[in-house]
Amino acid sequence: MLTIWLNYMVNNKKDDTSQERILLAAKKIFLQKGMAGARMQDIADEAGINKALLHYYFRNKEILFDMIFLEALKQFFPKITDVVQSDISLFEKIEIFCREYIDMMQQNAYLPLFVLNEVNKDPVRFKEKFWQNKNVVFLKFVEQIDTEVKRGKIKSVNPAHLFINMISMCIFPFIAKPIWMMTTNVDEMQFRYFMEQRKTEVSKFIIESIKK
Amino acid sequence: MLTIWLNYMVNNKKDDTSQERILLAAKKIFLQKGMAGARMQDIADEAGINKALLHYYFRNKEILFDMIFLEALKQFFPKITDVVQSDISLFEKIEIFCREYIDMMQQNAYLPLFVLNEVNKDPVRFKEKFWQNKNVVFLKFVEQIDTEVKRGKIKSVNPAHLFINMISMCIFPFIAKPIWMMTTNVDEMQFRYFMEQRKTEVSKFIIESIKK
DNA sequence: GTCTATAACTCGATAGAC
DNA sequence: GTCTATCGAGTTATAGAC
Repeated sequence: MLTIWLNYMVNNKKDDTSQERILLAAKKIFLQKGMAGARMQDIADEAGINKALLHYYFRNKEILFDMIFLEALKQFFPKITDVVQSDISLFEKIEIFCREYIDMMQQNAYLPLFVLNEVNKDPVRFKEKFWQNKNVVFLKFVEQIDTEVKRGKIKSVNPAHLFINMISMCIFPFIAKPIWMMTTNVDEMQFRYFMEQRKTEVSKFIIESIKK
Repeated sequence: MLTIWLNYMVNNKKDDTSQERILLAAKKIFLQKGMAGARMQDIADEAGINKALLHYYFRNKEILFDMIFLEALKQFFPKITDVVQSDISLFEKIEIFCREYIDMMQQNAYLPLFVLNEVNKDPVRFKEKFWQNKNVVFLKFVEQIDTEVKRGKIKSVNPAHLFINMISMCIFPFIAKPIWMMTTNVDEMQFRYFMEQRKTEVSKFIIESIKK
């Protein structure tokens, strides 16, 4: 009787079908070990099933990987079109972008390194298989900065450098997380707090540099 | 006769012994594919020899990898003690650091992603095997910033954030190189020029933000 | 859908001739 | 020192029972 009730409670949760459990497990393993380092056995173990069932749902490793990678890409290139195209000031846009982007990555600290690493390992495959118009957001933002410079609202800066400065300061600390933690002798909690601070520190730093 | 002369010219170059060719090949392959993704066959092919000879010089993959990784670490954590400890102004130190660090990475654009990725995959192994006092430079620099703040030479900034901002802006563009090139539609030459600009742009950006 | 067993294959590593 | 041939561990993927 207890078993039935437990089954009911557990199985009705959306992500407790085998399929969903596999995807969750695959995400965890792939993000940690990458395509080459992850083994199907690891994923099966993590999902609490066996390899055969894994292949039943996803014919091979590549298909499963591509699924996870595509999902990771969507998170890595967020839809910030709303923010960029709204008519709030450039400073506010920078503030919102840094805050929201760091916040998203905090949910998934491994994500940036995972994506950038896999792209690096095989840029051609990436370009052919996954790249489509990811540069739109970038162009809009750069355009925006250019306009503000011409209006004389901010100092004359090179938009491309400003843009990558912003991205760098938001993302890099996650990529360097383990080394940074060793270097500064901090634990998970303290790192989390450090990144919490950066949600405002980064935009303050940028605005201080470009304001007139 | 010609053959003898050619052999003489070629073999006398330090890096044309099999050993040196292997190390060069291993560096190229490991930096691109990482420990898990690289195969001994790839390295042998790249060096123009066969697997057996590879194992003759380096008993196993791990030994070869560690050799390359240690060399990469030395480049990634440069000895900037001289710069930091000299008695030039903080602004000049920042200028020199950014210029020299970007310059070093330009020689080896794959290096940062390689190091950070391998550390991430197995932080414990890294800490036990390779980590020794890499944090000294960091502490010196932070100390320095703190002093300048107290002297009232620069705005009151958090040294840790300032430090990682600087590192981020120097290193990240190399890590994101393939994606950045696709996004902005530039080729190798143009990327090189972009990074050339950054040798001065980054420090200017920082100083603009912290100067009083 | 889920399992056990195993085929098929990749890759690091070694044996042994030259 | 350098090569060919091959072994053996580890992994992906499939066959087939339930």
